[in-house]
Amino acid sequence: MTATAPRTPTKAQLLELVAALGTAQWQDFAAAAARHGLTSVQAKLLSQLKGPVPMRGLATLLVCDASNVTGIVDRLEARGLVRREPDPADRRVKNVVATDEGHETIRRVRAEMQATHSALDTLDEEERTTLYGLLERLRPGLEHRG
Amino acid sequence: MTATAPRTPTKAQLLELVAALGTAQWQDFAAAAARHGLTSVQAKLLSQLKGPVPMRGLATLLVCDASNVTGIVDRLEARGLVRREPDPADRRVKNVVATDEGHETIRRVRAEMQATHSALDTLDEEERTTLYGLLERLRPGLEHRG
DNA sequence: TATTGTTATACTCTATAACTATA
DNA sequence: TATAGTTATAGAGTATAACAATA
Repeated sequence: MTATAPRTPTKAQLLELVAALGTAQWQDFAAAAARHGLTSVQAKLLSQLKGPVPMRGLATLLVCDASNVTGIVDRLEARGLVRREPDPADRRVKNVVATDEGHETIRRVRAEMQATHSALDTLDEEERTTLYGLLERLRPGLEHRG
Repeated sequence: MTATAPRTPTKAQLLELVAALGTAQWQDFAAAAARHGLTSVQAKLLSQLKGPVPMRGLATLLVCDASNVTGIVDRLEARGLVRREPDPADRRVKNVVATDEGHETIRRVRAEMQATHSALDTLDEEERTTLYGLLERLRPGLEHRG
């Protein structure tokens, strides 16, 4: 048995590796956010704002109680990174939108995830394509709310 | 161009996918921990205790200030999941070890990461081997402290 | 009645700074 | 003097419960 024939990992081994990389990736994101004075949750909220999203929708996306979103958006709004807008169709709803500065800030956070970037840079184009395909297969199962 | 020829993803696409799965995996871990009355950080600390680890070492592993570890270990110890032991060689050091109940609890948390398990179950043996190999390549870069 | 967003409360995590006991 | 662990403090995230405005 030479080094060129990788053995099948056990489920436990694969789970541990996935967990370790998930954690490392999350810490990399948190560190990049911190350099911009953002907590990881604030940055995560900002990264969800490709368009207007109701407060309640943000709670669902962040997997937390709706009452928490008030404070998180308050702090982002005080810094001028997001805005609350009334919903034209339902006066109970407030839609949150990122300001230009908000979009620019989260763009920089993503660009500064050094550990994640340098890790992906170790793969060649074919490996990246393979990895992307496999991760896309995992996505539906992993994001399903059980 | 048919469906059988995957195109090369951009770096941004791959980064977004990795970030989304990292987050989903972390939320799955947090949800499993919560079912056992543990916060995600408490569970993460517990998962590091394969052997005795000094308080200071836990701070490094959790990427947080040493002062935080006191409270986290306090709460785990109050529940009987970990113990503090004096270090034979250095009387300043306290080593933290998981109790039998602590080991059993973190084992169950891992087993109950339903979203992660069901995601990995969608891959066949060959795909899992390929994924494992690629993720092992990513590990050094991702866990490097920049 | 049900839903949206908010407030009040209590607990946990977090970094900073200062302390103690060892080395 | 340097290091390990702790304490005190303040800011932020978290769930629960209750509330006003709107549907």
